[in-house]
Amino acid sequence: MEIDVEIPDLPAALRALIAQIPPGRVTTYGALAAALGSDSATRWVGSFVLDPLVAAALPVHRIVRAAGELGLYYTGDAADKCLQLQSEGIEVEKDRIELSRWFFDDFQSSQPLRTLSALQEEYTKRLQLTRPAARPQTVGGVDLSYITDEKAVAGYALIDVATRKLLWSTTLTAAVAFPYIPTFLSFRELPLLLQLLDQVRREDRMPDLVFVDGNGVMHNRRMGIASMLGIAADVATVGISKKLLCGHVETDDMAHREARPVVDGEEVLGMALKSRNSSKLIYVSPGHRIDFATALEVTQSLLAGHRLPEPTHWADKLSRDEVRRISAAQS
DNA sequence: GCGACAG
DNA sequence: ATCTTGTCGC
Repeated sequence: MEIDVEIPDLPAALRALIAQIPPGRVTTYGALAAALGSDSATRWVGSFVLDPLVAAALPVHRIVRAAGELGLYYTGDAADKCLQLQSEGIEVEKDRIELSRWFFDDFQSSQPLRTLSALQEEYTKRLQLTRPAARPQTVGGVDLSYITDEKAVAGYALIDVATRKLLWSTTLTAAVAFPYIPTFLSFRELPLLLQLLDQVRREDRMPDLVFVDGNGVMHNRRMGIASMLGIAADVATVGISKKLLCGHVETDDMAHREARPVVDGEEVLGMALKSRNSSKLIYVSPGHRIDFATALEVTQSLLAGHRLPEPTHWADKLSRDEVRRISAAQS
């Protein structure tokens, strides 16, 4: 049960790009993201170059904001960044740079994120959004909690639909190499989730349906982590998210347990659900091997006083508790 | 100032 | 997701 995708080493790709910025020139966070293949990586670029270990080895002072402002620097003082730039002959006036004079964006890059978004669109052809032959009797919830930015615990909770009770659970701890970039979540969390489901399958505890923390088809390219996991592991999945990633929904005066469609133009992407009184909405979308109506109905049937349905609630708790245990044991 | 993005 | 004090509300 392997994902037939080579996940690129994105930190290495970004390092290679930063190393290309010539002395006496500057680029922007957004230009680097574009060279990686997606504008949505801009904020990750910003946080990456704030890491002192990265900054020590690369000319991160040559990266500024799109408006020409210097932006943040790893030393905590933009004046250091200013001095570095001036020592290379770049003129800085009132903490600003005339970008047109010094701008560099002639990067040599394979644009790895562009390849990944093309892959997401390609996977769309494999999606099955049809009604399952039988009502699911068991639903598994999966979720990740992070020990560090590069190490996480995956939790699995098997729930009985009829009673909403926990039948079985397990956790798995492993390294995470890919960063969080909006709309590319699956490449960060899928490897660990696939490992987790391998473990579940070996223990003969696979459910009829898996609830994934994140979106299914409610995704910019209709290929969120729940859909990706469904295809990669060949299981039925539903995406359950706590924030809206894309689309629009009318949220006025929603009643307890009411659901409304999340739409993008004429297209329905999923449902917003008021799962609990005086609580923020949750967002439900089919992942794979299920239709919109069944995804919503099963989610509603698994609500039990928490904002999230029981499988997701338990998976979240299990992985979180395990992180606390590990962190406590280390100190 | 507005828009602004799952985990 | 995670960092984190006090605070508001059921």
